[in-house]
Amino acid sequence: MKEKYYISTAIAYTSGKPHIGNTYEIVLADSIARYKRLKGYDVYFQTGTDEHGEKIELKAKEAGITPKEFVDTVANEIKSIWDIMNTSYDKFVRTTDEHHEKIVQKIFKKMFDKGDIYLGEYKGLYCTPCESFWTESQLVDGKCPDCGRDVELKAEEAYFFKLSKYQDKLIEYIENHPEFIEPESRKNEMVNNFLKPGLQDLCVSRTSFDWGIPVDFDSKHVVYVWLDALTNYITNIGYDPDGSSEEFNKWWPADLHLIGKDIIRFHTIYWPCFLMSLELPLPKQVFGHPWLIMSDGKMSKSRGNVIYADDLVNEFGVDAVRYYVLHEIPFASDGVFTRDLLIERVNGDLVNILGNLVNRTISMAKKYFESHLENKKVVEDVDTDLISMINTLEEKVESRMNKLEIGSAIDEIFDVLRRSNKYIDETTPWVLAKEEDKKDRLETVLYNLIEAIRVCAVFIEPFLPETSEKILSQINSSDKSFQYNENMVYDLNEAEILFQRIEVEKE
RNA sequence: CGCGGGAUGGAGCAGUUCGGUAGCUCGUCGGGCUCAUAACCCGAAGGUCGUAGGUUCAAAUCCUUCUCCCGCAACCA
Repeated sequence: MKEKYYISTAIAYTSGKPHIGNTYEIVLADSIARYKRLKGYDVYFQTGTDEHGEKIELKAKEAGITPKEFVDTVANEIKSIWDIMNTSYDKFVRTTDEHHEKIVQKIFKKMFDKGDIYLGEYKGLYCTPCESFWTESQLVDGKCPDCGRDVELKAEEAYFFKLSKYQDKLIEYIENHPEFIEPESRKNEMVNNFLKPGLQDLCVSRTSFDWGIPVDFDSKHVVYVWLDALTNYITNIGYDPDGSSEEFNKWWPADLHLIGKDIIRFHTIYWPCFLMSLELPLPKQVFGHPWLIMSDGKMSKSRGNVIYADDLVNEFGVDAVRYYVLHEIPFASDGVFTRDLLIERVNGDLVNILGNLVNRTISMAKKYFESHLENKKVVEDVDTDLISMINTLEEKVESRMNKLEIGSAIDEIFDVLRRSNKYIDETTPWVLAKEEDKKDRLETVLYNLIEAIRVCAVFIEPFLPETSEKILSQINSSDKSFQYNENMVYDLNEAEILFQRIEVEKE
């Protein structure tokens, strides 16, 4: 029986086309999902779109179309980018799906019946021209940050969720599960800024706009976006307040919610409290990943520094873009995107280290052995180090992946590739080729190299799926084992360029 | 005194848990090789590990001061 692994991304807000920074998350999740599958887990990988809310209602109005038309377009756009990035999600959910809406209404009712949701009054600072509530900290010089006009205290009828009821239980849970919130500094932020000072009850309905799931027993209210959005993690795997499916019991709790650092609060405070109210177990881990930013700061349309994934893929290829985001973004701090750095990584790593190694090795095999290789086992001391690096790769990658250190996991693979290039210099196949009695030694050397390449191709699959497939096809192998295999017989295919060097004009 | 993270050769980072000759990738310079995509391999230069003090035989690592950078500080998502 395979062990299950449920991983999710946050659902993307359908307010516009996602840029490369937004696209990082799905690629990161995909690499983890693929890795878990590679290691034999039964994986369920869910992503999708969050489609309700006031902002979308406004955007649709501006565009002169209905909110539904608006989100249909954007959701398609997002899905197509996820597909361009070659991501292997099992399900793409939408919060406008009928089933989701129905279950959210039931959840709201269940919480209400239980007394965890009550009708109250929302008091806030309101800017009438902008029709928006603001918090104290959002104000600029005590005025509306959008229009600069005065704000007034205003009250509105609203339903509230009793966050305070679950506060102590949540603190206890977080203390007993140190791995629940990653990175740890984020955990501290949540505990110190929100939990310790005491949680305020959360407003979970709105009456000021219509684009949302209606509260079925009080139709002037729509369900607050976060109660709607967060529950996607359970509504789409068969949760039902009246009795959940077998499927739900299999997958829940999720093993990992992968989210951006900006929405950690919603996932580590609101979401656990909602789950406690529903008497469901909490997800095992929430990882708030850093962002991919530009050298002049966060990517945004107003700054005019936005770069889109599809444009990059068209220019550099999908695996080059995947490699860049997975390798360059650190575990806990933001990664910077620059075109120069992308080119440097492609040329320096993918072309020089990986592509060239595969190419030169297959070329030699063809030249010296007409592409047929067997292990002649004429072993020399230099082989030991290479082979032991191949054989320890699995545990090194495993340890990095368990800590979600994706960039370092990739580095472990590239260390073996670098070692292989060095091995070629140490063994000098072109010298061996000149002496007839070294023929078997030469074949052993090339055999070892192909095995190194094979194992690296197996481990690189979660990160560079297309490249992995190309390499395995070039070496004509379907062996996916993680260790050096001494009994293979290779009939290699033609060497083809894996990554084209990107020529840069020098000034 | 709101809470938290960080400051390491030209660039980007690791090392700090449990003190013991400062490491990696890129860049620069020199050399080697020719199987390969001007690639690959070797070597060198370059750091008083933000500041000031303390503990110690010994501090990037422990303690204290200060400076600077960043994140968070709730109902927009």
